[in-house]
Amino acid sequence: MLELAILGLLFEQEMHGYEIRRRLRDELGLFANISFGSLYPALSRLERSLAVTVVESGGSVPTSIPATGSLSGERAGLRARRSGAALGTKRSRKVYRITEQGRALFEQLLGGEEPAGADDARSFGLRLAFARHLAPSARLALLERRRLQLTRRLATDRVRASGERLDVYTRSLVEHGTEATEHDIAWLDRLIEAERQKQAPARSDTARTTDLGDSHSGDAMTSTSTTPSGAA
Amino acid sequence: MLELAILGLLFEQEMHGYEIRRRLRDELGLFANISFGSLYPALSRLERSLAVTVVESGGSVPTSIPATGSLSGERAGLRARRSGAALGTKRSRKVYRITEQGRALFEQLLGGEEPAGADDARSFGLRLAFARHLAPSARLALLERRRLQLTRRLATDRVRASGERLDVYTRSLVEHGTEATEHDIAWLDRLIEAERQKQAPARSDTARTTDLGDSHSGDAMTSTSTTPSGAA
DNA sequence: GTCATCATGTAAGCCGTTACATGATTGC
DNA sequence: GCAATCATGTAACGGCTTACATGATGAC
Repeated sequence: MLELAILGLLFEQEMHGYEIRRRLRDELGLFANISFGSLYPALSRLERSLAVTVVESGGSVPTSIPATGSLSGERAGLRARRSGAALGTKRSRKVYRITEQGRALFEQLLGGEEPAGADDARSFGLRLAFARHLAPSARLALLERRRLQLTRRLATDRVRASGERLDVYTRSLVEHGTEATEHDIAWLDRLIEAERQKQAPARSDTARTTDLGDSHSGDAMTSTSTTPSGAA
Repeated sequence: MLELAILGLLFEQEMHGYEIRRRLRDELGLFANISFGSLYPALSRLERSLAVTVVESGGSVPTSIPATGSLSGERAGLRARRSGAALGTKRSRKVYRITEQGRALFEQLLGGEEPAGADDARSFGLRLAFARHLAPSARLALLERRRLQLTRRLATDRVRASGERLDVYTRSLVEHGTEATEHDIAWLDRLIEAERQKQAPARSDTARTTDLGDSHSGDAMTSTSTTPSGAA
């Protein structure tokens, strides 16, 4: 999961660990405050597996990056001001760049099945945040996989709500959870509809153009998903 | 977290590990499919710390428990049918019973602060499911702590939604997450209102009657909560 | 020169998972 | 007898956390 997030950020632009953390917090929202004790080992693993390389370690002026990137907005200005007048001050930082293998891994992770143990909502949210890098058909598959997941949850939740005699609080919890899931499904339906309309005018058969990540598309039934129904 | 759930179930009735798992799955919904590799060690820990004791190990007819409990409904009937005509068949099962210390621990866990690393939604859901065992004031504190948590999240989410230039999918994700949080807050407000109305006619000062779990009530501001904004 | 922030890393621990091992009971 | 289910447990691992250690840079 973390590795997917890291690769997703590096997919667009090279950066160092400390900034990856900041972007994860400020932009993605998921991984609210990923700890360094988790981030740096993850980067080391990715480096060892040749998914990323270190392009700049000790100092030297950044080759073509203006301040710290294009996505930071005002924050980039802040940093530029902080580092005085010059644009590339020598630092003890390791700037990472994604490799070809890294891109392949990214698209494989993004399009593949959700790893069993993970928090479903988080996992899906992360994937959706990078869904623009997916082929249209894989994107649709992602949305529909999630939809199926939620409808299954709805079914079991309704059984729970009707069958057992629950106290006020548990009942309220289950009912609110059910509503939230229904709301989620409605949202997904809107996204799915939008996707279909985007694809419809383009061509008639299933899109299989440039991108990867289109493995697994019919096996959405086989997922063993350990779906918790955490509400609120 | 798991220990809280276990103690919560044992609080009401003694049972063995395998059934704890079933109840966790079928009734609570949280901990959808807790694994035995997690459950049994947890029971061992609780036993070592004297929070629970084993009351029945090898066989013998259960002292006063009809089939498997009062909360199981039709499932109890199923089990009774399965075990033939007799009511207490000898099995290799360990029936656990909560101790005085266990009850104290339960109420302490239930009323205390959320442990930092945990999934907030899950943690809150679990606590709410056992909220009937809390003193009214502690219950209110739980709800308001959660509310504060969510309003903080709303604030950061709104900043994210307005500031950065996000792609369609991420934007939709953030917006939907914001809506979901607002929905959650509205729900909490209803619960809080209901609590207030239940307490108002009863007495005027802060209820401090029989139950425990009313420590921590003013320090809701100090929580460092690592709140993720997982949507959908 | 000292403090805040930036920046990287290691170690220990918590909480959960899957996979494996074992055995009792019951239905057929 | 054999398979399914009930029932308990261990081992290895995954992914994340906090706490700790270290050092460079820039603001004041």
